[in-house]
Amino acid sequence: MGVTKRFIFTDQINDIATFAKVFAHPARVAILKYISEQEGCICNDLVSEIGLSQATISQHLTVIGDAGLLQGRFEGKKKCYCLNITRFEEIQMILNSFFKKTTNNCC
Amino acid sequence: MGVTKRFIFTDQINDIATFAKVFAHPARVAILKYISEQEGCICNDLVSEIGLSQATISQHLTVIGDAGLLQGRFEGKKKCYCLNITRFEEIQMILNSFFKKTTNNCC
DNA sequence: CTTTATTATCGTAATATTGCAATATTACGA
DNA sequence: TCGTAATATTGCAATATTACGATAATAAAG
Repeated sequence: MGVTKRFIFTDQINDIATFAKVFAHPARVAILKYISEQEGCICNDLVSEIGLSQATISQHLTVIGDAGLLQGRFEGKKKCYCLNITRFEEIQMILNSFFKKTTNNCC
Repeated sequence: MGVTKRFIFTDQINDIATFAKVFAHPARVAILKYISEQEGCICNDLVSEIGLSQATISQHLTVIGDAGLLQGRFEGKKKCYCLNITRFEEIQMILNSFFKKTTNNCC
């Protein structure tokens, strides 16, 4: 086994799980936090800042990017990564609407 | 490898990742949603409702419970699970405060 | 006491994730 | 062109997660 049976669940539920997975690793949370805190843009700084290998950081950036949360563009050799704030707020809204609908009805 | 290097990150960041991991599987999202929607309490209903084996559902319940999100008590043979709404709102606040602090500063 | 219903736990197989070294790839500067 | 810097990709090795059958534990019913 080991395969998540996504086909069992509704799109809405699967989406929430997919978005949550982006935040489910501390490196990715740290990356998002760092990107958001910097005045200018970042790139390889994340490697020295966070302390994981360049390959690993790049991999995490891909995961975050696949969720639509990043905008990256090359400026010469360096790539400037920054937050896609529209997408970020969209995801935040979806998660929050789930939170709001979830209440305590028993016990 | 395969081990998340938690010791690299701050407690705050690790906490966010840990909480997010609870929501990072559709079965757990579905369980929380279902528990919240039911008038009374549930138990083995989740198995027939969601369509995963009893062992699997029980495992997911443990994960959700370990995050402090469930209150469960036996009523005879049946165990009534329900949401620990205080804890739920606490986690919601922690996640939201991260979201709020995250903004777009470049590009 | 025996059976049945309900939930938890154990063991295991399959798959996913994490992390890194090595290796591309791409762009700039000398 | 050549070397260097920055990032991406590939190919593992180690560990984690997911799922389920089998089994244990517990309590009610008969």
